[in-house]
This record gives sequence, structure tokens and C-alpha cells, in this order.
Amino acid sequence: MTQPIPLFNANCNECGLKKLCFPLGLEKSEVLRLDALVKRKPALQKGDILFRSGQPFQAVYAVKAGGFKVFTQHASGEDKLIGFYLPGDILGVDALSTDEHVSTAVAMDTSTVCEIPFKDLEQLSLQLPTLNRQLLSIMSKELSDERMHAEFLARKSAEERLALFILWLSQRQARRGFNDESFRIGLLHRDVALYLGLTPETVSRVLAKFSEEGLVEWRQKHLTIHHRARLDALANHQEEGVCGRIAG
Amino acid sequence: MTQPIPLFNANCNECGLKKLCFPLGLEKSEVLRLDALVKRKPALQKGDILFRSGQPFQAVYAVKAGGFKVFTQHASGEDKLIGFYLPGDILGVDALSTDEHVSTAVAMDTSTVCEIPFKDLEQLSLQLPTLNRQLLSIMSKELSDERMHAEFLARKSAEERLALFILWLSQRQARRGFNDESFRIGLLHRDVALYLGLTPETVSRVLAKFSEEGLVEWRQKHLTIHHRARLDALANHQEEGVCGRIAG
DNA sequence: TATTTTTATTGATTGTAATCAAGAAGCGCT
DNA sequence: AGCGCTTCTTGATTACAATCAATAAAAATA
Repeated sequence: MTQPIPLFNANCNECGLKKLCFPLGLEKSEVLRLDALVKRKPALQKGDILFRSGQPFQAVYAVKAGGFKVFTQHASGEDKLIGFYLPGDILGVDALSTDEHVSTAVAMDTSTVCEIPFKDLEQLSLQLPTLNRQLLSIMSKELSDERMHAEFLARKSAEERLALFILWLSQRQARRGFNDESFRIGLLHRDVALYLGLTPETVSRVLAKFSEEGLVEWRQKHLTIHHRARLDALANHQEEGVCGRIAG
Repeated sequence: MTQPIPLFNANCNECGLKKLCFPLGLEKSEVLRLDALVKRKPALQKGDILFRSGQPFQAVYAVKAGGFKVFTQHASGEDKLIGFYLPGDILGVDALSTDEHVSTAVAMDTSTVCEIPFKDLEQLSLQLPTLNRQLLSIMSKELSDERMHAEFLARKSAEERLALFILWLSQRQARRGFNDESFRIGLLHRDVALYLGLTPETVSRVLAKFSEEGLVEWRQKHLTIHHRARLDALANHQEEGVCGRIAG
């Protein structure tokens, strides 16, 4: 009850997430045609795999509930966390040019997805310019997310990386119409560390410091932002009262 | 004469880069229709700006000769190098969802581009499924490049980052049919440092070390790879004879 | 060619996060 | 609820790259 739960229905026109998904901008009649392509799959349990690196690319997936972590399995054993996907996000487009998935998607929680066979989607999008544009838009959004990821990693200090990361999480919540001050986030420290190019120990230490200073509280998969302005200052290395006790 | 120069002509069908560009997979007659959209612009000089962050998005650009560095101008003054684009690469698609360029492209050398108005391209691609697919493919390639970028940045050691980066540069040369052992690369140490999340000093030191150990030589914008296997080992932190003088 | 500016190199020092290690807390399971 | 495994926290130490600084080398300019 801490979180507004969007309504999902069997059909796209009634789906609470349609503004974040392929239907954006489409006429109702067009949505119906899209809807006909969608295969709604039974819920996946935490740890279940949606697709695995190397599998043939056949469909894209819209996250309805829960969330997914996406990894590359690196030759040298160590996996990299590429990203994670929350309700309204589209998964799988990265396989488009290779015809093979290049990453593995694992459910972070009990999760549901809509599966859309890509061939059908491509075909329909040739008939519906708005859908075609939306597909391009989604790819473009993926690109800007990945750029954000690079942005995190390019930051030199661990504090900056984490501050920016937390603000970005919050933005994503806001975009979805959720509470962006206090929300659940099912990531382990290890995941965060992998994503930000840090170690779990450093993540722990920095979060402890943030907590001490009253910036944010991140305990047991629940994140609360107490002082957005100072977090923002930290994220953009405008070192005014950054490390000081409190500015006001 | 050190480098095979691809043939560019006024028309796409005869362009030496067509296999890397939009014409890939199209029939000759289809290429003609694409060709009709292309505006060939006069050469840009080193330092000239192709597009600037904030400008309205109207066209995408195919690099014919030279190369471009792409930056974001960050609020906090410091710019980030997002990427750089060589002949055969497509520039500008990142602006697709915002209708505004989100980055600034600067010529690294004397450079030429083909400009393709995006509205026209979009329209034509609805009629030519192969072109539509190629547009998606190009976006997908952008995405995987950006992922590679994140991959560099996530590497903890400066040596790994640089080794991987150099190998990646080499791959790009190979993809274009150029010599991938020895080639020109018009990047400053500062650019490399910005791209890899390091400082110019560190770049300089690591390159000096690589040179001492006979791995690579990178002097005055010319890069030669002497020992790919060991570079590869370094890039994947399989520390066998990595720091030792020489294995064989 | 001479002059100025930019970029690269090299050295000394510092700071920050990785690493190693051990105990505490949380979570899933029967 | 209790047990066992995973994850988190905290501390001590080390390694690595950033920073500061000053010279050398290239480019750009005139």
C-alpha cells in the first residue's frame, strides 16, 4: 500500500502503463491491432530468466509488474550489470541487429511481462507510422539510459556516482507516476556496485555516510530521499556544504 | 598512402561506404530513392561544428571522410566525450526522441558528411521495409557502442581500460576494411582520458608503459599494435605475463 | 622561421577506493 | 521458529590513479 499500483488489464487500451509503452500516441483502433499481437505471459518468480544471452531474438517484452536485472555474461567469468527494467520499460531491443540476445534478463521480484513478437511488431509498424516512430523512440530512450550509465561511471568519486544514481532512480519513479521520495528498489548492494563500477563495501560506506548526514535512507530495499537539494549538489560536485554537517 | 581511402561519389550506389550505411541490403532502385534525399555538404574543417546541443533535430549525418568527436555540454562546466564517429558511422540519431540535439559534434579533421533529412528518411523507410530495418539496426549499433563505452568505464584499472579501448579502435578499423594493426587516430590524450574516465597524465603513463613493453606504439596520432595477444590478455585481466617483461 | 599556444611527459605527493578479513544482520528454507 | 546461507557492515591496510607542478615537445600562428 505504500505505492500506487497501476492497473494492468488484458488489453492495451486499458493498461495503466500504455503511456510509457508502445501504444503511446496511437488511436484506439490502432491500439487494438497492436493488442492482437501481444502475448501475456504467466508471472515469473524472483530469479527466473526471461531471456538468456545467445538465445535467438524473437520478441520484445514490456514490463508490467516487478522488474528485471540485465547482465552480460563476460568471458572472464565476471558479469556486468547492464541495466534494470521497471514497469513500463521495454526489454530486448538490444538484440535487434544481431538476431541473438546479447544479455540475460533475470526477474528481481515476482514479475509479469507482455511479449510482443518482433516480426509482427515490425510489420505492423510499417502500417502505423506512429508505432514505427514509437519503436524508434524506445530505442532512443534505451540509448539515453545507456548514456546515463556511462555518465555514472565516468564520475570519479563514489559519492557522486551514488548521489547521481539515486536521483536517477527517483526520476524514473516520477516518470511512472510513483512516489519519487520514498520507494522500493529491489537491488542488492552488489548489483548497485556492479552497475556503478564500485565494490559493495564502498556502496555500503557511502550509503552509511549519506544516512548519517540525513541525505537519504536506504535500508532493506526501501529508499527514502530526505534532502534532494544537497544530494543534487553532491551529484554535480558543486562542493558548497557538501561534506559539512548541514547547510541550513 | 598509409591507409586505403574508400571511394566516395556523388551517389550512394557507388559509395565505398554503402555497406556500412543506410543502403545496406537495399536494391539498386531503392538506393536511388534514398540517394534523392541525401544532401552532400561541403567539407568541414577541423574544429567546425556539425550540430550543437539544443539545436532542433532535423537530419542525421553519415560520415564520409574525417571524423567527429561528440560531447555533451554539462551544466557543471565539464564536458563529457560521448563518442567519436568515423567514416561509415551515422551521427545524430540520439536526438530522435527529444527533437533536439542533446550533444555537440565537432570535426576532428577535415571531414565530409552526407546529410539526410530525418522526416524524409522516416517517410521513405515506411515504404522500404529493409531501410526501416537498417535504421533500427543503426540505432541498435549505437546502443551497443554505448554499452562498450560503459564497459570501458566499468573496468577498474587504467591499463585494462586503455588496452580494451585500443583493441576496440582496431576492431572499428577492421570493420571498415582498413588496416587494423597500424592506423591514424586523431584523438588527443585529453579526449581519450575524458572518454575513459581517466586523466591525461594517466593516459600518458600507461601508453609509455605499453610502449616500453612492446605492446603498442601511439605517437602523434598514429597507433600501431605490436602484440595483440598480450594486449588482449591485459584487457581481460587474465594476468599471466601481463606485467612481466615479455612472455616469449 | 620565429613565436606563442597547446599538448605531452615526467616526478612527487596525496587521497580515495579496492582489498582482505571478520562479525552482524537479514532472508529463505524446511 | 530455527537453521544455514547470503548479504551487509565495519575496520585495517594497500594499491592505484588523481592532483599539483614544472619541463619538454608539438602545433598553430604570424
